[in-house]
Amino acid sequence: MSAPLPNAAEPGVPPGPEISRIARPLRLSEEVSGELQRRIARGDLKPGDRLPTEKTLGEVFGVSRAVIREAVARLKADGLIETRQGSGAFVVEAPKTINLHFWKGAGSELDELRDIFELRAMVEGSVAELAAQRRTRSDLRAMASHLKVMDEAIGNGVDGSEADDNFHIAMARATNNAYVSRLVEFLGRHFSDSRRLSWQGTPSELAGPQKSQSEHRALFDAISLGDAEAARRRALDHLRGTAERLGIKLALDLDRDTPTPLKKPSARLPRRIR
Amino acid sequence: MSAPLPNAAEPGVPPGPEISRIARPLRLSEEVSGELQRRIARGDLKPGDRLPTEKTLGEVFGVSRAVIREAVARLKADGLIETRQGSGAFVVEAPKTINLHFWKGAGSELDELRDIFELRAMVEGSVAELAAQRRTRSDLRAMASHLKVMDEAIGNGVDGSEADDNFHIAMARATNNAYVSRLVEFLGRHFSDSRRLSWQGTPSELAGPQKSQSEHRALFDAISLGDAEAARRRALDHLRGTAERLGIKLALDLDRDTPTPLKKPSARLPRRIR
DNA sequence: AAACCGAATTTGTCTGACAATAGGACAACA
DNA sequence: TGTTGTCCTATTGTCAGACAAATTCGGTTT
Repeated sequence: MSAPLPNAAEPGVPPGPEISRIARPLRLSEEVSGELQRRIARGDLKPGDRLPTEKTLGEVFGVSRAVIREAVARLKADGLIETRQGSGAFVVEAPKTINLHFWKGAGSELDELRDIFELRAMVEGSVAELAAQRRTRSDLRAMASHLKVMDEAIGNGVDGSEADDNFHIAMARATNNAYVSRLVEFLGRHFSDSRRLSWQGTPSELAGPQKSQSEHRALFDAISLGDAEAARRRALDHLRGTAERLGIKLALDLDRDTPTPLKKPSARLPRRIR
Repeated sequence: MSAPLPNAAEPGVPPGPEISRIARPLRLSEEVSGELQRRIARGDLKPGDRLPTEKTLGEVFGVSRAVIREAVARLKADGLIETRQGSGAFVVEAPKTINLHFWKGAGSELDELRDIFELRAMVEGSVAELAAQRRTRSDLRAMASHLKVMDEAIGNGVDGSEADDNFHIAMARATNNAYVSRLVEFLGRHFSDSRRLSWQGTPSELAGPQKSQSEHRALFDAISLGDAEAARRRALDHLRGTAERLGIKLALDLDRDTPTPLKKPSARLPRRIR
């Protein structure tokens, strides 16, 4: 341990309180916004309720109004409250924003990754389907260029994970749905590490990326042709391959769309409640 | 149109300046944060870059430092930048949060609703599938109770839209995936208005909710039995019905999973690029 | 009862100042 | 030479006080 402390500028760090990695004291505004958020979550402040005035809050917390305003700004950005000049600040009835934090949760990082991959698996097929229906020429151009970068990366044995990510984002953009696009962007970012891993190794070891790339190309062709159904199938193929390469076991049935109709595995035991 | 504005509680709405839906002048800090966000999105400010100092920004935009600080607080909350005391504010390399804002965008409210419904359609089937696999007894209890509330609402001809929403949220929770759960919660909230509409009318006119309710029950049964495939089908049935009742035309092919295998509509014209 | 007026309240913005931190320049020292 | 300690400056964090703009509410007038 003991990498150079990012904090240790002054020599007088007295009896070093066993530096816990990065234990900077929270900003005042962060403490305040955290406290308010907790009170809202706990139901202490219910939707529609008015918050105390900034002046009052300042006195209660023992900080200046500037700190309160910054905390309130944070909660506003999170969509938890809204303010009306001359009237006050109110807990919003139904938040108009969603804020997904990565690794802010309690679970392990691996669990988070699994959850995120699961969410991605949910949308990826439909994204491809919509992309096939709505892609513009410039969308196709973008996807093709990322594809090309990946080709070159494979040839040179360098990292093409970024282009990989970009390819999927470009596909999402082709859906012409801003929410989908933003979501996929977010999801993709958190695979960059895993992706980078699979892109490492000598060119001869790049079997993974090569397989992945052929899946990409099939997917691109389907989208390019505007064949929505094929695009969905190709996307699910790719997803299945990716999960395999990453060693993630998916609960979702990605084979549903392949020609295996009427599977109907009879009645499952209804006892499988964990 | 012209339902009573949710805002019109006060009688003294003066000579109503032809209220343009919601054209309040943006707060200064909102304009500033919007401009900065645009510059980041446009790549004018790249990840890792340092923003101009608050003082400079204040001079450039012609506002006080307080406004700048509020704008920066907003971007911090959105995860786009981070600040270091004594050093400056920096565009973050890979945001660990996503922030989906409803109706903060440019498009019309109807377009936004369509986009959101589309996203919901993407996940709903998979959500049901996962829920069927992972539901606990308490999950089932919750879903059943919301179902019951809706039954009573139909019987009494009152609004059951909230229970409707809660049912879907409870199902999402059963996936045991926090991201999915949060996302569905967000998506569901923005149908409350549309839902409320379909719940209005005399009991005899509640054909919509009644049909919806029977779909709910089928969905619940499948999840309760743990039949993932059936749950998915039921969810898609319900989704199709909802889209119909709402008058939304979906581009996604929700019929894919019903027993109509090998549809393969031959080659589509690849010219359908808008 | 309805419409108008005005004071009080509350958030939005401005100004100026100081504290805390970061980073570089520079001299002192081994 | 290379390292260390110190100072200075730039920048964000916090404080305090003031005014502007919007809302709310009571009272007054019509």
